[in-house]
Amino acid sequence: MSIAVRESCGKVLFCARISIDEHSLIMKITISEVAAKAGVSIKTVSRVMNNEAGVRSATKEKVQAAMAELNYKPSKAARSLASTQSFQIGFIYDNPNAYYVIDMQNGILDICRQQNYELLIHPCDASSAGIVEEVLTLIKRSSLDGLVLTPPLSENQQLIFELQKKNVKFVRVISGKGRQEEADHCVFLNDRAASVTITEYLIEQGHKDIAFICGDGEHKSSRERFEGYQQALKNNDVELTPEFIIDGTYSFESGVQGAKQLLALDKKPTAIFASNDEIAAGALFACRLEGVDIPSELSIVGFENSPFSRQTWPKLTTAAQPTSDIARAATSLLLKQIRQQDTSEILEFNPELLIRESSSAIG
Amino acid sequence: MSIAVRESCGKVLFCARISIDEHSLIMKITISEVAAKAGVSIKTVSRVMNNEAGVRSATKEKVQAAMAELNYKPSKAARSLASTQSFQIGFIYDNPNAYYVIDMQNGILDICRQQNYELLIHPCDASSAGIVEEVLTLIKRSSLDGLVLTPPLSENQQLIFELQKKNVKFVRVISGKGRQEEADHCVFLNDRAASVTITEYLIEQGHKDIAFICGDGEHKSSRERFEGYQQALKNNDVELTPEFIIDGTYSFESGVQGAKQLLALDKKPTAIFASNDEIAAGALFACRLEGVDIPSELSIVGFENSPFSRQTWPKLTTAAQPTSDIARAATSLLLKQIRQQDTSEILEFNPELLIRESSSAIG
DNA sequence: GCAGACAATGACAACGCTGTCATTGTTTAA
DNA sequence: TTAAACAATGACAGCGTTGTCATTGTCTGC
Repeated sequence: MSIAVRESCGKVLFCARISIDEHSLIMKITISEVAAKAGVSIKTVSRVMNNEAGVRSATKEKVQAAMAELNYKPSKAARSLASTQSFQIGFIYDNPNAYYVIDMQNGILDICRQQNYELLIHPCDASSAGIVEEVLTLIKRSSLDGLVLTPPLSENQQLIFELQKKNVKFVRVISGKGRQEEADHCVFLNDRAASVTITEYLIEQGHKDIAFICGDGEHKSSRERFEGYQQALKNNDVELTPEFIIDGTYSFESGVQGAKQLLALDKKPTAIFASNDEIAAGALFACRLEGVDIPSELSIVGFENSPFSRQTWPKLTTAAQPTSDIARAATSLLLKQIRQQDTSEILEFNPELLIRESSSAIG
Repeated sequence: MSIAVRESCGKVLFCARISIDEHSLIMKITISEVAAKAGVSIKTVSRVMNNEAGVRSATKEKVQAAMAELNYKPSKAARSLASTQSFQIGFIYDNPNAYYVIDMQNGILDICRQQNYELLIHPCDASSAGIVEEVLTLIKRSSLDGLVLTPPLSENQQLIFELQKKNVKFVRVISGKGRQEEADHCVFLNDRAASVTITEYLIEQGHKDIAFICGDGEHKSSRERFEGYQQALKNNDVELTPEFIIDGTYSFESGVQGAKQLLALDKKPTAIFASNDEIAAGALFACRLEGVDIPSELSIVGFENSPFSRQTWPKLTTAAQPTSDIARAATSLLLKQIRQQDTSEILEFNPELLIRESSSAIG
């Protein structure tokens, strides 16, 4: 997280440091001053600003030079009053993981700043009955130009349906493999592939008795991760033991319970693959209570690379999602869509395996 | 954290559920329609909206009724274009603790929504050389009406000086005891008092050899917490042992190092007071490495009540700050100031002691 | 060289509100 | 009862852009 913030700051600072002459720092420059300087009408400046067609390139350059020289910044208020756009997008989320939210937010802010958009933050309760209405009202009230949606909101079919019906622009960050027909609206997280990688890593370390603690069943990521696990076992001819599959939620408590259940089995697993780091931390906790040494007696791996995965003992082996990059990609995609630009490229992100101390070769 | 989010959501939902007739949900209501309905001029509606003096109360009520009936929401763009305000405040922060940031943000958003203001989020690097210029540029660029500042930014004297010079409204969240002359601009966190409470709790448990691991020296909170510790020792005639005071930063790593240093002493402490939960978690980690049992051999207490303080083993005794409430109070204060309302009340918050499993009576 | 077609540019109203100042209504004091 | 003083309200321009449509400039093909 800390790194992401600094990164984002770096950019801002950089902007702030570009030499700005005193005049433009104090005065508010309007479009007509730019027009005067460039020797054109304000409408032409407006055209250049909005990248409209039908401006001679020589004129365009003159205007851009004038803009740069005066350090002109268009007034958002005037723009949105005069046009149908608000130059504001929304980030609606329901996620208890503050680090995830902050990383997303920083990534989104990055792109918004670059492209002179504003961000409206709206935490909500995705499981509430009125959630669809809530979001629609929000869009109207604040006249948002678009929406960034993360799980579980991005998986709410009714919401997606209503948004499309009302012709609201949005991007969804979702678990799954890229599909061409969704390319305009989605950024894909290939949790499944990462899950295969993690499981195969454990198999390579000699583990055959690998348990799996599931996350929330409603979350698609949870299903994807489970399927990746299954697939890896199959690919490597390792038999799946039904008792090793534990239901759960994405919580510490769930990890504690799941691990206890597994440790009570006659035939115990030699490794536990937890659907996220919180579960893994819970499992670690349970093992400590029961006096099971990690990783010599049992390997535990997580998923997500939460900051606290480095603060457990031992440090968790896990998979890292490039959250800020995902946010940046999603936001860029959304803004392209708002501007009606072409967006047929499929954006897919693969989490990366981070091997730390909670896992080892089977002894 | 989770609770705070839900709380905030609860409110939003409540708003969204107020029955809204179809018409006003689809159409954009303007001030002139309200004026027509109330039988007054648009200027009078504007006066009511802005709570200006000189409107007969009967008229005011008529207008308010019309507003409510039409579910009128003023256009922010038009308002800020016509007036000198932007109806937007900024939250500028540099804090690696995502949970703290999210809690603050949620509290600020709460009040902003209530009072129809917008929030601009700006993460930054407080230690950068150009930070003051960066903030000033930001204010101008986005024409912000005010600023919410948290440590360490709220402690940057040069920044405060420049803001006052340029007559920018702001509130600071700072560690310390309420002082009347700063009442207009500050919300105080009485870290010192909380620190006294924690230390006295340890003393009551029979501890006399209490070590202290400091946080970042530049942070006022760190000094306040240390002073509270010293004061409690003094109040209770417990002698301060210089070797028990360890320099540090607000980090896990710092806790690991600090605890190692303490455990290497000939005369070891029986309790460690860590300046925050991260340090405490690090200390816990180090003790485990060295085979020291917590709390039977050594008590460890933290500060801040981070979510992971409940996920360590054993769970950390700590002090909880009501972060969202602080944010709400700060934002309300800021908005009052922006509206030139009277604000002479001193706002002071006392963290609360949470006794969990990492501390016990001396055995 | 010139009508016709099209590309580039500009004039001007409009967006929804607030600030200023003029107008109307109401009270006060003699 | 009436002028003066003041409270309440309204008319209208203007905030900095964009949309519409008119105008000007430039290039075809004959």
